[in-house]
Amino acid sequence: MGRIIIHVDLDSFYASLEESRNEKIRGKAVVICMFSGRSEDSGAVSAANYKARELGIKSGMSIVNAKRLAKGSGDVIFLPADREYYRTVSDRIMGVLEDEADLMQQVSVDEAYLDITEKTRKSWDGAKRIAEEIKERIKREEYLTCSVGIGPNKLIAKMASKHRKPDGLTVIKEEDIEGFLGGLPVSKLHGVGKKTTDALSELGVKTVDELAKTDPMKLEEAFGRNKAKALHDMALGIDDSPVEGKDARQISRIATLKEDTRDVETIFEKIIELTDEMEKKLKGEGVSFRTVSIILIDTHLKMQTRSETIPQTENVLEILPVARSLLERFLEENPEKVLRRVGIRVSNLTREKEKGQRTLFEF
DNA sequence: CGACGTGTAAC
DNA sequence: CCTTTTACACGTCG
Repeated sequence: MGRIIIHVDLDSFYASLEESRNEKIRGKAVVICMFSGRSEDSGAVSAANYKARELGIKSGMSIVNAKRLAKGSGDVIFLPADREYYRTVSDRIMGVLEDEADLMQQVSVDEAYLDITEKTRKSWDGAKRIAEEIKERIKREEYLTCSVGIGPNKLIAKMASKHRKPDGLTVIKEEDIEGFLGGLPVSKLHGVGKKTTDALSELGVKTVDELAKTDPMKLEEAFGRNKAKALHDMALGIDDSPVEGKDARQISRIATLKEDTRDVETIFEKIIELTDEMEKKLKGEGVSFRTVSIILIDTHLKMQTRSETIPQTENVLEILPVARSLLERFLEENPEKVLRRVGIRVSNLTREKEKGQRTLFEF
């Protein structure tokens, strides 16, 4: 009991990496794009650096929209996302973080939690020194800045890292929690998005301290037992979840079709491509699977899934026939639907071998 | 309870 | 005219 947890968040990671690898665009507004390829600028913004955010450009918006905002603002650099490269650098940085921690949990390509309770012997000054060292190493080795939060659990560490950025360092000790969370709007809580914010608003709850004081029964009626508990705990800054490596639960690939269609062959071709890609990751992870799903997004952007569970296997060749029959069935059952995007997913995963390790047999 | 499909959320 | 990937909770059905 009584942990010290660090959350590290790489600042506008994709955009910063492009600046770091190309001095020509350094200091300019940079927008990283996911081009869908259906027309010149179709697609969405994947990341924007702070210079670009000043123009109102944010991740998630359409590229067309972002270009409109950029118009007349001089040099704004639009680049396609090079995710393989970002992953490579991320892996190096995660190695550094692993080296600085007792336990490390990577949560995404640009984020990780570190448990440093043991190595600091619960010293908050020691924790701050480690955080500063991490920031220096990432700056020296990769020319990148990050925002760091230190707290007694993952929830507080995460919210602390968000508190000041870019290049921030925020320490929230146990006794600071109430003051830190107090007047924040509930939407700032990790896991509280638009729907939950609106539902809480209906109950007259706008801030975290109001949420903390809300009758648990009232929350249960609105959200069900589990989510109500999670919300109430969060409002009090309570989070006992450990920093731990998590095994993958599912692996998926999705893509936008060149044109809207309901032609089986066209759609299935795309599914073959995606399955091919997924195969690499699947083999890299050394997992077997039991469930195969197809993901279908129609012209109105409504997403549906169809899945089938088969006897456990690591043979990727078993994916396609299942996907094909699911797809054919879906099109028969939905004769009016036209598809815009499709995807493939395997889940119910079981780890077959230690990642990156050879089995005894191979020696 | 296991399988399946949807909704919410975060990056 | 709107990307990608993952996680998890919940409702429903047999």
